[in-house]
Amino acid sequence: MLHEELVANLRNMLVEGQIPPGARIDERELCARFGISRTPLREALKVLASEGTIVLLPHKGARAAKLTRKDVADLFEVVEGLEAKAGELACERITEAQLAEIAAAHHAMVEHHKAGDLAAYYRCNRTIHELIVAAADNAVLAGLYQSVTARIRRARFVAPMSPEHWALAVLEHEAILNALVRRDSRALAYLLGRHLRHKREETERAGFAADAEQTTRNRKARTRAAGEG
Amino acid sequence: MLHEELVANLRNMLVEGQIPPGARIDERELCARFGISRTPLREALKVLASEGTIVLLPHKGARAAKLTRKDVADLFEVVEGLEAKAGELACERITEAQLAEIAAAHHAMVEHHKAGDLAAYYRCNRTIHELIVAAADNAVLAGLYQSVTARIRRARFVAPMSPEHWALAVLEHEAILNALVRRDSRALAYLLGRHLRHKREETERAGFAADAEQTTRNRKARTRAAGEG
DNA sequence: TGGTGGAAGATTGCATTCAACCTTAGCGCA
DNA sequence: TGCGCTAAGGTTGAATGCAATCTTCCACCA
Repeated sequence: MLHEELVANLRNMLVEGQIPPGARIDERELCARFGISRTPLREALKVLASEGTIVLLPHKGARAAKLTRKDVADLFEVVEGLEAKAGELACERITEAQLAEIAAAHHAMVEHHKAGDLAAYYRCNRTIHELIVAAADNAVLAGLYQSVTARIRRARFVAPMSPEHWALAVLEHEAILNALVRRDSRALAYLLGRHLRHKREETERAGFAADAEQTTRNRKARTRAAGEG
Repeated sequence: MLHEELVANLRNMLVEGQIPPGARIDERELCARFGISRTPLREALKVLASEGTIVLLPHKGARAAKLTRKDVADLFEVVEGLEAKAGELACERITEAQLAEIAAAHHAMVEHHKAGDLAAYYRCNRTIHELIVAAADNAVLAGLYQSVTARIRRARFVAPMSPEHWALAVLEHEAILNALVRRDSRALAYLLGRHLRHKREETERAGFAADAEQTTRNRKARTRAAGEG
């Protein structure tokens, strides 16, 4: 009970950037913050390490994983594969109620685009993708999707977008919804893939992922300067 | 150092069936077997639980996950998605050396088929699939593939095959190798998917996965009768 | 005789403790 | 003055101990 919650909390801190990529993870401090001892904390760290969210250097402690460009590229490719399969299965299994829910989220998202509210747009956007995965009715797929997307959530849902790309993304979502309504799994898989590749190009341009060396240097500088997160 | 090894050992025991599905996991016994204390063992169990290999009931201990038909279906679908993406990427990135390696494994596999050596056939078969994934040059994909396929390894590589299906599987592999040589990613993804669906039908027929209730009853009976694994 | 309540035993989850290793500051020497 | 070595401090990894919970068995009662 406490355990899943602890893992979820830590993962959240990492995803939200409260613990920046590459930063050292102080067991003592986290124990104090959560009011627990090192044993359950370390169990949680092991789980996060197995997910790739953090890295464990033997006898040297844990660090928040810093994603290289290659890591980000790999993750995006995996998400592509998972979304393609999810879309395919969703076309076979989606219910009218689920479809209505997705359509509602889509229209809300379009409104947020019109209003220029990027944060709200991203929220709806993420909801749509997650609803499609949920419609696939595959627990394993959903679990992996959560785990993998968490690692690039900041890249996907925090990076700014140019007006042109934002508009394009909305159009793509229009087509995605359309394919889903038609239960056209081939088209849906293709559209989801293209949509994600565009997103990836966008984040590449935004320079979200940095080289390993660079990140390390930045981290050291930041740690000395700020002292805390 | 000890840790990854411990997780790998436990996972192996679970995959190999030394700890049968649904069986209770005795921490004490495992501690004695590995010559370690409960702390590192429990860390390893938490990791395996996060992978879905075992399930942790709070205050009731760990059990080896028992796969329902739905679980197996879900896992096969995910593997399909991962292999499709792996095949696609492999077509873009595979080197001549890697291709030669796969071709060699393929021809060895064909020989094992001719000789009727199912175990050796399965070894080559698995190698080929793993080499394709490796050729995709995507660490995240490879890691997930390992993790997911481990959970259905027994279903995939232990179940018997009828001569007809065995021959069909070989033909499918012939086509897969061909598509890879041609770098035809579309065809490769399709062929890999069909190949896996056939394999899944085979395991379904073999009745590899059981219903949850049934498995529980079997386990209890077995536990009382045998006393040990 | 069947069912319920409770107590003893066993097991889990967590805290604490101990040993091994890494880091780093200070000293000596070239 | 700069480099290397050593020792002290701190941190990690693992073992042990303790409280809380679950299971099981037996006595008691309807």
